Amino acid sequence: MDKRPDYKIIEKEIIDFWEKNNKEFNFDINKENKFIIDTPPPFTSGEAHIGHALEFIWIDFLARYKRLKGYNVLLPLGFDCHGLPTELKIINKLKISKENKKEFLEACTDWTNKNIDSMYKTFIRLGLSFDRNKVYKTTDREYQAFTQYTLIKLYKEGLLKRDKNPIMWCPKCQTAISMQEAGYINKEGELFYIRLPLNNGKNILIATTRPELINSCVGILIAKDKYVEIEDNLIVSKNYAIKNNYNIIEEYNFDEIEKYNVKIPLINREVKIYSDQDVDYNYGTGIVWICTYGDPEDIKWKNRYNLDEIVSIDDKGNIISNNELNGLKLKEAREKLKELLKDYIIKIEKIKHNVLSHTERSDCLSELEFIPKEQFFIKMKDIKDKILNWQEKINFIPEYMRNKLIDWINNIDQDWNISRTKMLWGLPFPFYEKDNKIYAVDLEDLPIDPRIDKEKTKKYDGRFFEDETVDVWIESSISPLVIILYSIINNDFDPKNLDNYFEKIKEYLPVNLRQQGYEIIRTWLFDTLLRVELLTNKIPWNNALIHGMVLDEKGRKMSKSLGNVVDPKEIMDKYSPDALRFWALLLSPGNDYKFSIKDIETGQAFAIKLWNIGRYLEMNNIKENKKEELKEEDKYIINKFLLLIEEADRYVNNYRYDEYLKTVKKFVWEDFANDYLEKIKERIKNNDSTAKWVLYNIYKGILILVHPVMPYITEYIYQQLYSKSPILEERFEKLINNISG
RNA sequence: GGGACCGUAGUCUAGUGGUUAUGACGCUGCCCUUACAAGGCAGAGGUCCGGGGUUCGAAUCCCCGCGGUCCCACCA
Repeated sequence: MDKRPDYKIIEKEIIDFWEKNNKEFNFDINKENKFIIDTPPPFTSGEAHIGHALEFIWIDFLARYKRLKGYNVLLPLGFDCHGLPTELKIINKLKISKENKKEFLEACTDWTNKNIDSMYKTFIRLGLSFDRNKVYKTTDREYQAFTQYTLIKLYKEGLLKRDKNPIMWCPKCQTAISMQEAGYINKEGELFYIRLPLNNGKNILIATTRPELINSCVGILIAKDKYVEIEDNLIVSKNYAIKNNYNIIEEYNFDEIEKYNVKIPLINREVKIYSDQDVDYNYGTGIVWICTYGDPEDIKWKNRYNLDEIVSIDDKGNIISNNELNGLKLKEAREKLKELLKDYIIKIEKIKHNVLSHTERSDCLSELEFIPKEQFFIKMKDIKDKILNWQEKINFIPEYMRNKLIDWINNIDQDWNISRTKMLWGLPFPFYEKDNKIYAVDLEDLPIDPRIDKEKTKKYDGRFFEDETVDVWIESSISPLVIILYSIINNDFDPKNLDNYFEKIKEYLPVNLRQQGYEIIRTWLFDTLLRVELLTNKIPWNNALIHGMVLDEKGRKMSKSLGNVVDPKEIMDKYSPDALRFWALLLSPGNDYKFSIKDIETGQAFAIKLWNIGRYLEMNNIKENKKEELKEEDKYIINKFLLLIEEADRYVNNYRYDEYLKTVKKFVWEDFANDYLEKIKERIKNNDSTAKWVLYNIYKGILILVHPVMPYITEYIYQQLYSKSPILEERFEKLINNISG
């Protein structure tokens, strides 16, 4: 051993070693003592970023530790391949258009595989001990077939349906999205007060932020309350008149107004007035118009009063109408209306309001529209109570993260729209339509891509849904099932056996652990719980371990635009994978985590400390030796070490890897190196075999304890001093027996 | 509007009812002692955000503030 560890050499040698000696990484589903971890499949962007590094180092720590405890661990690595970002790269960077579907999909596949290669290399460098034989891609033949199989299963059980509904539509991405992907953004807006003539010569005053939807106006709603006439024959809520100091000319009860019709200017349509308990009397003028569709309320009211459906927004978010607004963008239409309706607009108020947007994709954030379309849905709206019961069976770490899920479940108000239109780089539906009915394809034809597999589709003589692919969360949200599938099939997959595979998978549920970030509780965690329960009537996992986000040193989110992104590869180049792991494992569950170069440096120093103790053993040629009479100092350190192992185990069981690491480090550095080792130097010089025995065995134990944190240096030193077999073949049980025996 | 989390030494951070409040970095002094100066030894540094309450005892539990982060919510 040289004076300093050379990580360039160690990393390379140990990676080679693990590629040849990874028996301990492999999971055997037929063996007992299973510990199965459901890991997040990273999206194949090409970058394994610091967040991936953090979460996988965490998972790997646990996997290695559990193996040393004698568990048969499944640590899978998967890749989530489909999605819009890849399409955009292909279109914008490679300049390949979507016209030729086959060519486009091939380009997507190439791009994705290239990205996986580079990400895979980073994951290897991090020292991850995933099962090399069970790496999955959501685009694998087996994965696609299984995903389609689960959809067919849901369809046959009546849990998946095709419906025409107003759906959330992202005009920018030109696709439908699910409520899991939508959220509200607070924005500046304009509230238009528009005068609408009644057929009695008076006018009612409505307030709206969406005047451009005028062509879709199909009704007027008022609250069941008092309304008054103010100047210029305007009728508003009494509340509004008082608040704005208008002179009240006459007062009406709501039912006196309800009997009139309203003439919508510009389009000359007469619509009716309805009084409704859900109208907010205190907002605006207490009068609202219904346009199909400006927001979810409109959908409710349209259905309640059986109103017409007049769509005036196309897929690109442009206006459809038979007047001069036709073809305009929404904003242009809004501006133009200021001119066209100038005799009707009483005032325009600047307001801050929440706008429904495509929040799941931070590079989109486009405002959403409601457009009626025929799509596939998974039913979830009516089973909220069930879902709430399901989540109770899962243990959350930390417990308060459960609130995010409960909060979300309570808010479900629509079924899960799983169709994505205009998305080519996705999994197609295994269904076809014939005589207005939906049928599933035969299992033996899975996976099926009706856009390409014309041979397969021929026999069905029906219309496939070639313009739709499934929501990407549909693919990733069966990961707990798929990781077991891959363990069962052993590279020998036959779609005809899907029913058998499925029945077998169920036996292994729930798996031990899901680990993921809190930002995808409402998507990945929720979706997985829903899918797996609907399919199997079992919860997917017993434990959900939730971690926070990685922030920069100042506590800001990392983003390309801020230029504060830390690349794990650079850290590993400059320091070591072990040092990066040291930093990652100082995080406590649930909390956001600042990147800290100081902690990386401390980690590196600790690795060097371990190394130098190893050198001391090597220089003094410390071998197994014979234990004779233990001295006080020997007994003390042995006892302390045995207690440390117990304490460390408690920390792991509570997912407190930070405490584990701090406690172990303190023992190594202070108790063992600074105290014990200094004390026994004389004895070592005098060839005291008991001291050598203690030194030899405790240091070996230290290497084992530190190994889940710093696998490289511990594996390397272990080979130099102890054995050429992988250190993961060691067991805590054996170690304890040896030292205390 | 509702909710969650957080506020501990110069900085970051653990602790969630019980002796001198954890650890890291930084800081001060001494030491190049053949495993290690990316080290060793010794040390300084805290009104645990503020106020009130519960308790024999509060950083920890409760209430009220102040400050921060995040999530959710249909108000046109």
